[in-house]
Amino acid sequence: MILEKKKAFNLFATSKGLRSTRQRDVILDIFLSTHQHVSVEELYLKIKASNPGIGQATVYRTLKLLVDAGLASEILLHDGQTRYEHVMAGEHHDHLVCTGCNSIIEFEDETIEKLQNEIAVRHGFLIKNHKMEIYGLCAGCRK
Amino acid sequence: MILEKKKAFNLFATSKGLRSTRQRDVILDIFLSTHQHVSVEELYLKIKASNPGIGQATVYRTLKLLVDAGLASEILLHDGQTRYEHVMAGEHHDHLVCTGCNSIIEFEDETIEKLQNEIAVRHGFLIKNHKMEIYGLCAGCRK
DNA sequence: CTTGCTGCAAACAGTTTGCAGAACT
DNA sequence: AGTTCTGCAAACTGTTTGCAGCAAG
Repeated sequence: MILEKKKAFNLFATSKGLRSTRQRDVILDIFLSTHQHVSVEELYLKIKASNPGIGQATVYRTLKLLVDAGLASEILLHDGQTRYEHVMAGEHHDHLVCTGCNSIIEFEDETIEKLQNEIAVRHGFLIKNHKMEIYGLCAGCRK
Repeated sequence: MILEKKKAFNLFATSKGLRSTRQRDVILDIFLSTHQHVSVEELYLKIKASNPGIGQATVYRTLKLLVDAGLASEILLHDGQTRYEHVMAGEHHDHLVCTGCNSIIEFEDETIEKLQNEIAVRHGFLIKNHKMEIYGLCAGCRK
């Protein structure tokens, strides 16, 4: 599955006339190895640990490429940092965000997806994607 | 209804020992007179037009107060600016965001709310609030 | 009078950009 | 060789903060 994504990226790169560079390989690799919802900062530190020479700018630039390639997408939580999550083909995961410990629980609910589609149809709207975040306290933080 | 909100803010202010100032009145007034989803910039310009002396910092600070008072809430779209929307008591409105023309359609769906609660319960999660945004093309932009 | 609030400008944090050199094709 | 990509640092943008003066209680 990681391999598939690398292939997907190479296809995308070739189709766009982009070059394949060591940096992009490394960044994609490490991005794919992270948990969901990495911030650029987190990712950059992780990358620097094993590959010192790589600059933040390249990380930013490459993440945008990954978004264009459909392998990542931005999520904006309320902590002032842009985070990137993995895009699984055809899968929507939504988030329970704990404001106590900042942990993120993912969930999926088919019925909600269906309702979203109905709403979209009712408004003549063509859905591309969606974000749903529920804020509150997780079991651990409710005490 | 605007009056109710002003009262609500005064109550909040008193209960917190905050002072009532001309600036806060003006900012609340103008915020209440705007459409949903104002960015700070937009609001600030509108305020400056009728009340030159007021500084951005005060607008920022006051908006945070409005959030604390439960009269406004932040929304993060993908345009790099924090926007504030009106909070109607007990009402959750979610958004269909058109990536073509940037218009925002609001909707409410009780069944989705219910499902969210079920999901929260299933994870031992205590909901404080939630945000749902569906991105895509509105009827006009689909052509 | 006391304390909180304001405006200003400077400080900040995250992100973007210009450019000279390095590296892919 | 010709271009694209990279790293660096400087530039930007949106937001926050320190502080001296102002104003509400």
